[in-house]
Amino acid sequence: MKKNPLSVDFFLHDVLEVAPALLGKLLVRRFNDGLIQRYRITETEAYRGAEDLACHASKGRTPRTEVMFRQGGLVYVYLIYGQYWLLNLVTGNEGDASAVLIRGIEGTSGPGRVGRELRLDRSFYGESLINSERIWVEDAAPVTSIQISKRIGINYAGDEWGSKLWRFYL
DNA sequence: GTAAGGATTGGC
DNA sequence: CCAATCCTTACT
Repeated sequence: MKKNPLSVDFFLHDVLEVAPALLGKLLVRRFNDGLIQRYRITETEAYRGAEDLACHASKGRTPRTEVMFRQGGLVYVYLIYGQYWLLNLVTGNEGDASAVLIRGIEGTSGPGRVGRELRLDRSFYGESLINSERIWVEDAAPVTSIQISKRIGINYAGDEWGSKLWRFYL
């Protein structure tokens, strides 16, 4: 059962606030067999709107990016390199086109492996973290210190956006 | 319809 | 360092 699920309000702030605030929170997954697993979030990255050239939403409102333009609290998943489902949590208000990439959870390292551990697939696209019975986020004790760095793997975005310190980790 | 490239990973 | 692997996007 859900213990202290985050309400939609948590996600309706600027992605630069939400991304570090997610560190230490519990990503919860209820699998088909009923087993519930909780994973402590250890690494996140912020992707902030249509003007952020590293953000997929900078390509416009396409079938792939559509969910990022909606109100926060939804899941944005996409397949990368034809192999890995990456998990993002949509933030902000309608039109903000921002999302947090979950790059790491306790026990695994790397965003591709997060998706594998959670057994994500395209059916999670657009799922509400508020209503879902198979994926949500629960509150947890605040973390004491947060590390910051440049975002990973976005060299194509150029210096202005590639140099933003929008990666947060424990 | 065709082609290029990617918010990665794992193996050499 | 580099291949795997296939969807999304930008073109013709």
